[in-house]
Amino acid sequence: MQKDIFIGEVQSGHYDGQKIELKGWVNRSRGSKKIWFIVLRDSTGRIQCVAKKDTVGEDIFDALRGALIESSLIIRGIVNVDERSEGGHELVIESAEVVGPVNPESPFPITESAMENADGGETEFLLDNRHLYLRTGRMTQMLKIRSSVFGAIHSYFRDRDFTEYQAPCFVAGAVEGGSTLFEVPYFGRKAYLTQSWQLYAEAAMPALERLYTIAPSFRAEKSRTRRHLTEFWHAEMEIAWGGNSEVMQHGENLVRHISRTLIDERESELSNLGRDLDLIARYADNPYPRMRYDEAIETLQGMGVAVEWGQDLDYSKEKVLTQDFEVPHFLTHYPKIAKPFYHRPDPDDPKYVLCHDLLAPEGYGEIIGGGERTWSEKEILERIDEENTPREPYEFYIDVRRYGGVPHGGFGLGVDRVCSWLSGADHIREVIPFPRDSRRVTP
RNA sequence: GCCGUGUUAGCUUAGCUGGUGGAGCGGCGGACUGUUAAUCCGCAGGUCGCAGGUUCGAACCCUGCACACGGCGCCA
Repeated sequence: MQKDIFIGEVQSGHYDGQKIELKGWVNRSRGSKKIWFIVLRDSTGRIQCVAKKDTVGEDIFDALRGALIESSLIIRGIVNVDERSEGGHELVIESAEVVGPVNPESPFPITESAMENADGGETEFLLDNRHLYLRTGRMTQMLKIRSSVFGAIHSYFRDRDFTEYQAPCFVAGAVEGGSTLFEVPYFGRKAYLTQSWQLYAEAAMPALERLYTIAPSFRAEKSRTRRHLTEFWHAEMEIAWGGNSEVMQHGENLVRHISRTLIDERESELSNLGRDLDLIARYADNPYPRMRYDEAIETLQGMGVAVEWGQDLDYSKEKVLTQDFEVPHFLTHYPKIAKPFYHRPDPDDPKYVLCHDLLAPEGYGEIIGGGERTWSEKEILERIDEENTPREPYEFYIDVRRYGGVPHGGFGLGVDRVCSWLSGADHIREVIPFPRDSRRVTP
């Protein structure tokens, strides 16, 4: 079996007046004893199909009447241009067969009412039925947007001669705090699921010089927010001979490239989701301002927010800070005490590290964290000891610096967060097919 | 880990100060129609999250438990 014709092409007018065969699923149906309408859907759209009892005969007519929502069908007929039909085209059925019927005793459980409710968030029911929810219009659109975001990341890096490079998922040490590691049994020892590609990327940096990945990262955070998953997709890059500002420029260019790609490839999906395309164009066309941490603290203090120098900026403060931002903003030069050991202290003022976070507007928060790495053996040992981090799991990381260390840096971008922000989703779960959080690993 | 809200039919929900649980969608049957979230009539479908308690009487009040959702911290 083979499928040659897709509904989207029919609705574009490529088959007007022709006899064709469509394969798809019943989205909705209605009618009487003499005429029956089936709205057929496939991955590219929907089209109304009309069956008249006199034309198709009793057997086919009854079979179509019994095809409940989400039954799969093969339908043959003539394409008619008809304004009464959604999309301007319809198929006048000549023959049809039900391939995968749906049992009336267990009809498709996702109803209009359940879907309406999902517009404002995700119910337990829809999460439990995720395997079926995926085929609804909203999820299908989200998945297509997601695909374009992934494609845009690959094309950005590949067009600039970055090499895609893979790191292991089983690791021995933490990148961020150890409390958020997933521990897994490993032949009588303990291993952990990786939180980031970064440390292994730094090992390959002297070989490849410009490298990137898109891979899952795992963090055992019990976060219950619209921005967190325990398994999320992480786009990371690392460059040799690059400092904080070069890395930051790549981050800005990448996010702008993703925004532009969505406008080019997913205009209708974004519109259907109610997203304002002018907003996405603004994110694509304008530069992203940089602001030093100290400036941010002063701004916040000026707004009457209780915040002290040296604190990391939590989400509530990010939100206040970004509420008037029209485009993403970089925050740079955080205090050393607020960041992990691998961030390089600023030679001009070692109280600070050469780092940056990119904060998305509209309350979506941090989408990129990156910066320059501590690259000399002496400095990395000092920083590790300063933080009372054990050296053993990082031996390879330190060793890399003993052989021709060079200035380098990189960033990690939360791909799901970017999808969530650019699609205007209410929750990060909406943009990933099977979301994982602290309470859910099924379906 | 902390704070908040909730759990009523397959789904979405109404249910006032305690007095025999209603509706819409979906399903089934029928009527009608070039319908389009079709419409109209009818039928089936509920130990009101679980366990105790108060009461003549509990979906409703009390206690405990379970689960879910939202938010905070942490971060991408």
